[in-house]
Amino acid sequence: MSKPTERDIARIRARQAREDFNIFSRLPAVYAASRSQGQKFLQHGGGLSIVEWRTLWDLCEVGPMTIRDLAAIQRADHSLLSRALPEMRRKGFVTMRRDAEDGRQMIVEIAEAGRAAYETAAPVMARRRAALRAVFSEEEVNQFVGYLDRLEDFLRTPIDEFLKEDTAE
Amino acid sequence: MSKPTERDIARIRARQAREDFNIFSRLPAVYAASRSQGQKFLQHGGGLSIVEWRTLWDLCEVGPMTIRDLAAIQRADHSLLSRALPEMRRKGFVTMRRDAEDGRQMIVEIAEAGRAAYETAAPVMARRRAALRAVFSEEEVNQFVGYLDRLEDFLRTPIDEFLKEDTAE
DNA sequence: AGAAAATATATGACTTGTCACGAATTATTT
DNA sequence: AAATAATTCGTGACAAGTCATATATTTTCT
Repeated sequence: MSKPTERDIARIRARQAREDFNIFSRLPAVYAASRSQGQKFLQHGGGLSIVEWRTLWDLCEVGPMTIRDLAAIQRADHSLLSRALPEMRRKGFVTMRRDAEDGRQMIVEIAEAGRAAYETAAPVMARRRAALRAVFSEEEVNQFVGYLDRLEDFLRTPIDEFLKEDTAE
Repeated sequence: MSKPTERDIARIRARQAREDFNIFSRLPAVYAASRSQGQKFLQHGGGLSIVEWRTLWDLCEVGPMTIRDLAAIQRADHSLLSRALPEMRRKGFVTMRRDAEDGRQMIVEIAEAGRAAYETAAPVMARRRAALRAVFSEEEVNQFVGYLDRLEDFLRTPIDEFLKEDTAE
């Protein structure tokens, strides 16, 4: 009975219900849903990709910056930007120039087509944030973000610390 | 001044701080960190991939089931499993057979090598969950999951509902 | 000044996830 | 019984991430 050969629907349901409380297993689904919804909104706002949107938004809000800066703001790996930017330049969304003072850095700046694309997408994305605010109060967002902070902190702890201890389960 | 040509570090910092409270922008990073940590744990537990681990775990806990069932438990698209399973069969982790009663379905069952791989990985992964419990109390996990539920609900709402309303920002 | 270390970017290889569509099978309707 | 609809799975095409490593440049140390 601990190893039935037939599909057991009750057990499947039970497993599903239990996994609802497994944070590790919830995260991918929530993130995927967020990405998917974001892409749909962007589709209605001119067809930018998520990376493009985030980058144009950052550049419009704060002005020119390096690839590293963009990655830091977006909490993403720099390679993601490094790969996306040449195509954005080709589209006329941004300009890129090597920093005169520090030859390692690349300074990215918004260009005309980029500002236009941003202005098309921005109102739609503002709607999205407004819709979220209708669901979560400011206080709740703060609490939620507090949990995310703590979780991220946990997730970035080197794993040796957990594996060394002698207490399991 | 609203469009400086030089990199403005104070503004970059400010933007970063503001984005800390943007749930949409936090999610990818938190998820990426979780995936990355999970992969590292699995590396110490025999080298399974995340999809492999989830699948073996589910199959060991509930017995044989269809691809659809696995996708539902994992809250993932069926295509992800559909693609991963043939390789798992090749490794001797699972067996697959077409359901005799419903010829559309594929019944997946744990196999010997799969159980062995599971048993190697399981203690390490149990450590991980234990470590998380040291950081979040049961009550907190429930609250956190509550937020995730509400967020996921929001994220799966058809976007027309948000775009039709006349109130922006 | 020269050597060593650190930092910024680019790039290859990989994983996890989506969506859309076609083919096969089963269920429902007329 | 035939036609229509729904479901399951497979697969192609893509997006968004990661990590590791190489290269160029700057910084720091001796």
